[in-house]
Amino acid sequence: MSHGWETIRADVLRRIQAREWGPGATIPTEQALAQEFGCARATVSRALQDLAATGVLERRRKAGTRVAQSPVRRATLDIPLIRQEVEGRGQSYSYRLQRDAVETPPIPVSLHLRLSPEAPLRRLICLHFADGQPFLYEDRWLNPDVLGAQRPNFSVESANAWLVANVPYASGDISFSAAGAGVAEAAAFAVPLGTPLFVVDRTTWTAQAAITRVRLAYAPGYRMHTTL
Amino acid sequence: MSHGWETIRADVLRRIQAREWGPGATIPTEQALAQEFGCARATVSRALQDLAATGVLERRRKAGTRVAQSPVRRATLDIPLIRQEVEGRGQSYSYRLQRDAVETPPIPVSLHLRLSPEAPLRRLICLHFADGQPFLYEDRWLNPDVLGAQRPNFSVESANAWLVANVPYASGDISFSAAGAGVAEAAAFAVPLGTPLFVVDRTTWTAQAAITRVRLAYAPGYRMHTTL
DNA sequence: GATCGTAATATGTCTGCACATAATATCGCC
DNA sequence: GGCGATATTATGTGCAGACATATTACGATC
Repeated sequence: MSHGWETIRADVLRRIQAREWGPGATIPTEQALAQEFGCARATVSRALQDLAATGVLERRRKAGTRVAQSPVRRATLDIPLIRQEVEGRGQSYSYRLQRDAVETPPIPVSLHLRLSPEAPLRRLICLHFADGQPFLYEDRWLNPDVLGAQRPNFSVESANAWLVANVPYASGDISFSAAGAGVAEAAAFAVPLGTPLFVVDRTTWTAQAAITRVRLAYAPGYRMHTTL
Repeated sequence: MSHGWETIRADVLRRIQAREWGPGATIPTEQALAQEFGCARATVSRALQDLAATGVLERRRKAGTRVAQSPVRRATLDIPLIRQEVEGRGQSYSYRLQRDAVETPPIPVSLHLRLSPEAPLRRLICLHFADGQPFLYEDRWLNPDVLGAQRPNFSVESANAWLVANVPYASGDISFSAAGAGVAEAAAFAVPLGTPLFVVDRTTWTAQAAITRVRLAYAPGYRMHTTL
């Protein structure tokens, strides 16, 4: 009966699923549950906090704990390094830098990075391969300030790998979408123009400044997968 | 200095990002950190567990706590009901059932649901609208067993809404990909065949049996977004 | 030298208590 | 009745101590 907060979590979840406590209903206080389960309040609290973290419960001081009205499911995605993703499938990884220049980015890029529109950025375009087949087309804008005095060789080490190893970051955003292959991507993957590609756009900042904005176009057929 | 486990979490994270503790390094024990921060071990434990949950640290009994070798970023995304997603953007939601039949599913669907290939399933195809514009094309296979004696009217209430309200589920998986619009989707969205669409495939089970497999094709230009 | 059993150890969890904090409920006042 | 100060209350966080559990490290034995 009382071995572990996970037991309590399971039992609470069971009651919710059994509609014993319907959506929006306020469940008993930690005190009451602790008494019922014959354990300390902290143990109940642990269980309820876990359920709140997964979106099943909503908790507010004084108001109590309620079953979430709208069962918003929360999925967690792991975003590994490309190298790891490829090698994790048992394929060999390789990488080729296709372009490395300093350019003035398009306005939307400057805006999203919150930088002056005239500020030139380092632009890196590269291809990642899995077993020699093109796997990912990467188009990156990099704030040259973050490089500092260092001069990493991006023809050997991918910018992403260098960044995660050298630039701690504070925040970022990601978006996922579908887009048709552009000229460069179509050429890289050897597919017709407009072929649907899975695209990830990622932007990261330190506490002070923008670091990078990158667009990752995956080879046709790529699927990102996770469990609930 | 010592107000809250979040302070400790922040400080530990800072040291990791400052390479004070490099990737793979073992950090001091909870005891030691508790002494350093002048707090109880439980408080340090709370902070470290949180960092472990986000993938920054790896913890093993006796072995201690180490900085994760591979900075796998973990993003959590909320998967709301379609209605909420649409209304959350300040648009009006509507819904139309396009097809409701009992059919024998293609082999891959049966396999993935772990059902017999001959077992007929309920097939529901419907469209979700935002401000009258087609927003999402839904193609669903539903295990008729989960309906039980109930006869929900899927022309009024979407299958998804009915399911979350009536069928507690235990597990599931989701995948995201890009695909070209098929005939039906192209017609629904009034776009050319092959237009890139963002596609979500979701499968859910109870502890006992498969519930449903659904393919959601979003209108062109859709982006799924989250922060890191 | 290899192997197995045992001791040491870091984290995992629980208890019981205390105080902090936020939000609600209530009461007194006008 | 309306309104604002105050009391109440449920969760949030913290502390000190205890035992459980999983691993590692070590040492004895063959």
